[in-house]
Amino acid sequence: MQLEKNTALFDNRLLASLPDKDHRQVLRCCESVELALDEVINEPGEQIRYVYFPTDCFFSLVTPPIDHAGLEVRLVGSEGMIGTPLVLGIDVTLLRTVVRGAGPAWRMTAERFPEALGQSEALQTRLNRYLFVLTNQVEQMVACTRFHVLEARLARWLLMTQDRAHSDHFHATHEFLALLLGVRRVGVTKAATALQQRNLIHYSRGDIRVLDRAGLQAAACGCYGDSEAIYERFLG
Amino acid sequence: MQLEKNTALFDNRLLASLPDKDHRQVLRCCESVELALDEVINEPGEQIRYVYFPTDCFFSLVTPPIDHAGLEVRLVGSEGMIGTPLVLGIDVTLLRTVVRGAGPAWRMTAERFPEALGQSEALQTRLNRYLFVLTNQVEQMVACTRFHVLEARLARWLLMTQDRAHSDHFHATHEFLALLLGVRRVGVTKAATALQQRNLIHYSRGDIRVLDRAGLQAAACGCYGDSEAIYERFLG
DNA sequence: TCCGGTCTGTGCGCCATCGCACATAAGACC
DNA sequence: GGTCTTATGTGCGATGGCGCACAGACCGGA
Repeated sequence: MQLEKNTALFDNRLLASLPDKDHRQVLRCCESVELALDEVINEPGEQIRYVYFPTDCFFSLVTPPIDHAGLEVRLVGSEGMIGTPLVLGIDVTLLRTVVRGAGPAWRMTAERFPEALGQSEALQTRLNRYLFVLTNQVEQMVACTRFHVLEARLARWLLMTQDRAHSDHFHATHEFLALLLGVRRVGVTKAATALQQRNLIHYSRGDIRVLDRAGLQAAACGCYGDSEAIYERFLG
Repeated sequence: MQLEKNTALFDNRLLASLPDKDHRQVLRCCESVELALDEVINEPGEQIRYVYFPTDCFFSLVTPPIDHAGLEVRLVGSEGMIGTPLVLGIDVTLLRTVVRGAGPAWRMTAERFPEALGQSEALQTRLNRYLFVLTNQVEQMVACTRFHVLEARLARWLLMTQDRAHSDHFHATHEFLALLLGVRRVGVTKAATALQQRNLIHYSRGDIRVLDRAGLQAAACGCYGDSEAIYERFLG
C-alpha cells in the first residue's frame, strides 16, 4: 500500500526520537491520514480539531491578511507539528494552515491530545522544545523579511520546501509564491527568472525543480541554515 | 520609599490576576529589584539566570545581528515577563534583552522558577497563554515590518512604549530607534520630523514626549491595537 | 482545431528606503 | 566663553519593490 510505504519511509521527527514506549503510545492515539494539496486545515480564529504530525506532507502557515495581504510565517513538514497552540492548552489558532505538499500524516483529535501529552513526559519535553525553536525561527523571520532581498528569500524558500517535500520537485506558481512572500507576482517572476538563468532551478507553469542545490544555497540568505541550526541544536 | 510606592502603583499584569494564594506564593519566591536604563539582562546564547516580572520598567528584546543589523521583536513591560524560555523548560535565550525604561520589577532565580511553576497551576496556565500571545504578536510583526512604512511603524512603537512606560515621556535617540526598527538613522529623523510637525510628538536630544495620542494612533498602522487585542482576548 | 483560462514575461513611472557626505544645533566639560 | 561630543537635519543619486497594463505561452476541453 502506498500509504504504508510512505509512513514507513518518513517518520515524524518529533515523534521518532521518543522512547519506544512513548512513541508507540502516541501512535496508538493517532490515525493515519492522507492529505490533499491545497486542503485548508485551519482558518484564523477557528477552533483546532486535530493535531497533525506530518510524515511525508507539508504545510504553510500564513498570517491573516493585513491590509489585504498575508504572509507565510512557518513552513512545517515532518520535522514539526500542526496544532502547536494545544501544547499550551489553547484550542484556537490565529493562522491559516494549508497543505502545500500532499501526503501522509499522523492525526490525533484535539480532545485526545492533552491526555497523550499528560501520559508522556518525553513528548511534553520534546514539544516544549519545538515551541521554543519555532518562536525563535519566527523571530528570525522578522529580520529576514526586513533585510533580505526577494531573490535571496525565494532561494531560501525553495530550499526549505525541498527539504520538507523530500524531493527536488514540487508545485507552486509565481502567483502563489507572491502571496507567501508578501510581494507582487511580477517580483517573483523576476527573481525566479534570475535563478533559472543561472541554472539553479527549472520551472514551468507551477512545476518547480531544484537543479543545483549548492548554488541555491549560495543565492539564499544565511537565514537558511541558521534556522535549521537552531532546530538541530535543540531537537537534533 | 520610592520603590515600595512604585511596586504598589503598578503590579505585574501576569501575576495580578492570579488567585490570592498563588499570587502571594509567587511573590514569596521573588525579590524586588530596581533596574537601570540600558542595563543588559541577557545576551543571545547565554544562560538565563533570572526571570523578571516588570512592574514599572520595560525591556527591549532584539534579535542577534543578521548582516550587521538587529531588530526589536518584543517590547515587554508590566503586561509581560522576561525569561519566557524557562516556561518551556529551556534555560537559554537567543535574544538580547536590554532595559529601555528604568524602574522596579519582581525577580526570581532560574533555579527557583520551575518549582514556583509546579506549585501553581494558575501560574502555569497564565504563562502558557502569555507564550501563545507572544508568538502571535511576533508573527504579526513579520507582516507589520514587511508591509508598513516607517512612519507608521514609528508611531506604533511610540504608542507601545508609552503604554509600557506608563508615561507620555521617555527616552530614545533617533540612532537608537534606527537600530530597533532596522532602518537608517536618517530615516527615523525624517519620520519623527513628520510626526512632530503634525504636533503629535515633541522630541529633543532623545527626550520624547507624546502630545496627541489619538493623532498618533491615526498615524500608526493597525497593528497597534490588533496586538493589544490579542493580549486582551487571552489574558485580559 | 479552435477557444478560454492559467501561467509567465515585459515595460513604465513612482515611491520608500538606502548609502554616503556634510551641515547645524544643543548640551557638557574645562 | 571656547571646544568637544552627541544629536539632529539636509542633499543626492541609486535601488528594490510597487501598481498598472498588456503581451505571449502553454494547456485542457469543446
